Amino acid sequence: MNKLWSEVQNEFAGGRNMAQPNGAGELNAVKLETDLLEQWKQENAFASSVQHRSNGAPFIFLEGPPTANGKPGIHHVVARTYKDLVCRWKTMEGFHVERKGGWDTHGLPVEIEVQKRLDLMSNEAIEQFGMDAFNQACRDSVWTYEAAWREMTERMAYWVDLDEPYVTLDNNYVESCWWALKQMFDKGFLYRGHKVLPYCPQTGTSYSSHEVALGYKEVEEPSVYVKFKLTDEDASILAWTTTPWTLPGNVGLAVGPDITYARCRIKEAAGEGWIGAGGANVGEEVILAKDLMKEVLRHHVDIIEEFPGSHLVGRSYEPLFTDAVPRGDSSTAWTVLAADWVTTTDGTGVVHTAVMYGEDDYNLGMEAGLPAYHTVEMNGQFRAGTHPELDGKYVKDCDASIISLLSAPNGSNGAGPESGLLYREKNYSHDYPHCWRTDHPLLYYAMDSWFVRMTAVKERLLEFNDQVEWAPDWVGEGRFGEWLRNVKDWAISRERYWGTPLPVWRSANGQMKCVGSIAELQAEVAKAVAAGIENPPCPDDVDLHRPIVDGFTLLSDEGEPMHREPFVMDCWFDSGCASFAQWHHPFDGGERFNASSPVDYICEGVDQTRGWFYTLLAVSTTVFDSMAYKRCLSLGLILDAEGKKMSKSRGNIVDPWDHFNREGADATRWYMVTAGAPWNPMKFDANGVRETYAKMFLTMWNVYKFHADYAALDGFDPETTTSDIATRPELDRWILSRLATVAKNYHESFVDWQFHKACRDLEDFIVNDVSNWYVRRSRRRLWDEAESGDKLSCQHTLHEVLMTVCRLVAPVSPFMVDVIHRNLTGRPVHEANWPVGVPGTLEGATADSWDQEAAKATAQLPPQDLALESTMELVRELAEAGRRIRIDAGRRQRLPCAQGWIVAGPDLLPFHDLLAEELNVESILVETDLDRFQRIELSPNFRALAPKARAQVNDVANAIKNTEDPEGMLAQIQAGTAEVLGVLIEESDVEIKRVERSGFAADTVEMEVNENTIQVSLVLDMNDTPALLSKGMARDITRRVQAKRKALDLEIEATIDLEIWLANAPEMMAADEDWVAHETRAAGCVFHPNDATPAGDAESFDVDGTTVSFTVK
RNA sequence: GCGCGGGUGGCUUAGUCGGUUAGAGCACCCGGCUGAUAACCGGGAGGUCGCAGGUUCAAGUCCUGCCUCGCGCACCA
Repeated sequence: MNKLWSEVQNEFAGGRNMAQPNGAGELNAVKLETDLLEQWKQENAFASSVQHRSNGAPFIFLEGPPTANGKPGIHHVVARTYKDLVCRWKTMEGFHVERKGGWDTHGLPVEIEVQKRLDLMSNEAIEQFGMDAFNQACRDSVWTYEAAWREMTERMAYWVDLDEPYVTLDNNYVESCWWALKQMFDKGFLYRGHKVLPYCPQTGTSYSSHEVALGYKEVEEPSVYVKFKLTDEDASILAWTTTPWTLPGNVGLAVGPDITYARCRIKEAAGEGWIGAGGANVGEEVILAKDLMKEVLRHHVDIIEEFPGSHLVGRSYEPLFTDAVPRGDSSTAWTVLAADWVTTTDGTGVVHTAVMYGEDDYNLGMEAGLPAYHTVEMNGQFRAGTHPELDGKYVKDCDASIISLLSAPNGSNGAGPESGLLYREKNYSHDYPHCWRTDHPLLYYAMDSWFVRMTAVKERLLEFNDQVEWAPDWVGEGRFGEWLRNVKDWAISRERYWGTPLPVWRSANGQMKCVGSIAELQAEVAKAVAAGIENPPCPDDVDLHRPIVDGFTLLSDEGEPMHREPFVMDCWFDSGCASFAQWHHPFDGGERFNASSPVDYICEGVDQTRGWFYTLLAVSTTVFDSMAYKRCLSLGLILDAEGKKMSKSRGNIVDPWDHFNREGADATRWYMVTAGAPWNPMKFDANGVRETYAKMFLTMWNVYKFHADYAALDGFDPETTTSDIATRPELDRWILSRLATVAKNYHESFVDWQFHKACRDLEDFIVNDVSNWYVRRSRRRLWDEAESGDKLSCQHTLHEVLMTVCRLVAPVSPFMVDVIHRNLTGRPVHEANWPVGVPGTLEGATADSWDQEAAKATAQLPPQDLALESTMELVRELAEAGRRIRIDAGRRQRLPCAQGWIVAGPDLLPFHDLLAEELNVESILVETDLDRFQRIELSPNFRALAPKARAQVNDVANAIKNTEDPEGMLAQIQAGTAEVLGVLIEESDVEIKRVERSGFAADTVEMEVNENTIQVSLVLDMNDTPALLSKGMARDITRRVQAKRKALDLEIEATIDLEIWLANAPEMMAADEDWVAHETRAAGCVFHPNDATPAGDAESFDVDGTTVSFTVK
């Protein structure tokens, strides 16, 4: 070697030709990454990479805004990896990919957080504290973890602009939301309604269906069968409910008019098996659906009468709680009503109806003219006057009281039958919606609310959804499509404080005005002031939040004062506006949004299907009548190593820094991408990250180090030297062909969203093909100190392979490959061109300037030679076969064989030297007389045989397989005279396999060549000669001495003095002794003959009965 | 309850049109190789392919039912 190792190390700092690689040091992945981050920061690498493509066609990415009031976890890293990798990939392809960051800052999660901190657990408490101060606290709280998010984002190398992000609380952002709402208002999509909605008394607000979907939990609760006593007859109608708290509100019973009901008389007292409260006396009569008698009744009864439900309609019954609901002017209260939605799947076939606490109940009540009266207050407590034992109590705590009231001897109304009004209680388990923030059960509750008429645009939603490229496709067709087909009007108002205020003002007589901008607000305020209505000032920068906006009183066209509807918006509405509100559209002039709509790519967790994926589409459909995004990657859930969902409450959230600080972000990202398809749930296994680091990144680094160290030693410069690929050795042409094949497949997998497959294959290529074969086989080529064409070939090849690999890896794991790429080429990898693609075929490539850009961005891959690839595969299999043969024969690896025979197969002449070395044989011979080492086996081809042999196929197959004389049978087959069990066997019915004859040290490998399977055998000569024994001994001695050198931590160049004693050894040839000296860099090397006594400090080892002792000095 | 996606050695996973020996990696054991790395190579042990039926000459693969996990929908009295 022409330079000492230490000299190379010292060269790192010195200036030199940009393209001439430096040597590589030991790998410290974490330091490599953090140093590079610093360098990126200084170079402004992200902005530069975007700017670099400013002439390219735009590829529009939209960031789904996270909330920064929670700590980021590993699942956020996953989503950000997939966002980042697509953006980086598209950038390398030549697209101009801007990435604006965003923050979601409004809404319930923020409020709850602040409420907990300030101990303001009710709306009253908040108002007492002051809405102003409360909202300020929210505004501050939003940024609690912003630094943590920023650090995580930077450390994982998610390139997104966090310096000018969109923020949903910004006035500009809110103003755009107002504008959007006004578009809906003007189109008649926005309306005020009174509906039964899932309502949380703790947070004091109702929820939209997508929020409710977040909180279903299975609960077991008491359900009750209640007797409703008819007024004109001594009989009761049985009804069932799972929500006893709604019973005081009962004002009607619904029956199916066509359902058959039965009137039954209790025949005898209930048996011992009766559990729980309630009951009935002998002789008492109850009415219920005939089909449900078995399920419901626990007494023996006589059926007295059967009739359809219509016969019951109009009958009146006694209220359960006499004073709970005032009758008002209702004539239908406490009567039986007909409803076609009543079923007999459970319950009694009679539905207890409490107008205000069920959607069907409410609609029926409105239709039938039942009194619409709340027995429950907004805080979830029974209203005063409901019942002395219930008034002022939280309804969910009253199940037991209500049950005992009903089952009391006189019933809850004090007038019931002796046995009470309760027939039976039964625990019932079902999924029930709970508040996604506080975990309390939601109450279905009739209230005023604002809605977006999504049902009016259902068809458009479905049409737009059809045009979205979903990954995986079944999310779009299935889950999301199903959601859209069942679309409900979007309840967008919240009885809350911290959010985008609903910009609608309303007068006492119901006239309404929707304000769509600050300017409009100012104009309206001015108008009101002019009419004498007092108003606070409304400057250009008026804060578009509560309570400021609540302060404005506007003027209706009729001259009445209008007050703002006291709601804020569902915070999902905010993020649904992101595609335009991020640009302050349309107040910015509209260009930015028009140029970036619809969005090319979004990516979030699958849990956003009902969330962001939906609200984006909902808003763009109602506001623009257009689709929102063209491609949507929906990511699977992240589970912990046990397969449990990661959640704060479970405490099983993985901290990304555990891995950033150990294996680095490269390995973390690569692991996440290779762990499975992006849309499948991922079990995050810390061990897997480590494995990825050890396999993928250490290997890649060592390949690079191998190249860079010698390139630096030799002053290799890829730009000033050339090496025609056509003239390079097979090994080089092989790895380059593999590179081309792998790169093309990689790209195709990317296009198909199969990132996991792409990366698994690439990793396999780097580890197996590049490191374990190409580099291993090339090591000696670079040891050669003299300049040579062969060495140059190898260096160019390594250079090309590494450069392309860097570019392929870069979008997924951007650190190490940037360091490598820079050292190899002087250029950052993130401004390099994607190595795969065809000019002009990239989507968006319409403008001329773009075509040129695309063409430039399309690098050339080396030529593919598939025949060479398959030949090399065979060579590698033969090398492995050789090792197997030796182990079977008990011949140690370092003892050479005189010769090896290759039997059959393609010409491997160019690889004979390589094989001789791998197999440790003196020479490789090609055996053309196949029968010398091989015999034939026949195996049945079921596909061909089955149609002919039918049921006998197994017998025929066995006969073929087990024939005593396969050669003879083959001859018959070929002659057309082979018949087994009456079936004529043709050549296509069998597969002819050649395997090694027994009695040889041999093995046979199989492989596919041009759709045919061929068998190639390898035979090794196991005979020993004195020359072979001597050579083998020299090899073993050398290996031991080298190990000793390594143990002594000697410099590679250092020379040693070597003494060797042999006992019971073969005679050593002088040439072999010289070889030992040369290989071990022994200046002095003494071989003591057999039986000399070794020095006292000599180490010894045994090999095949020989004892070798040696000293290294 | 309905729908979607899973269930393959201890763990992670591949498995094409159904074709007879279910393939890798990690971990484990034995051996080899190495101035090549946490590497590499060979071998071994480890599998009722969730269960039960069915179709078929042949089922991990197709059909039916069930169990189980995850997700979603509907949950309403």
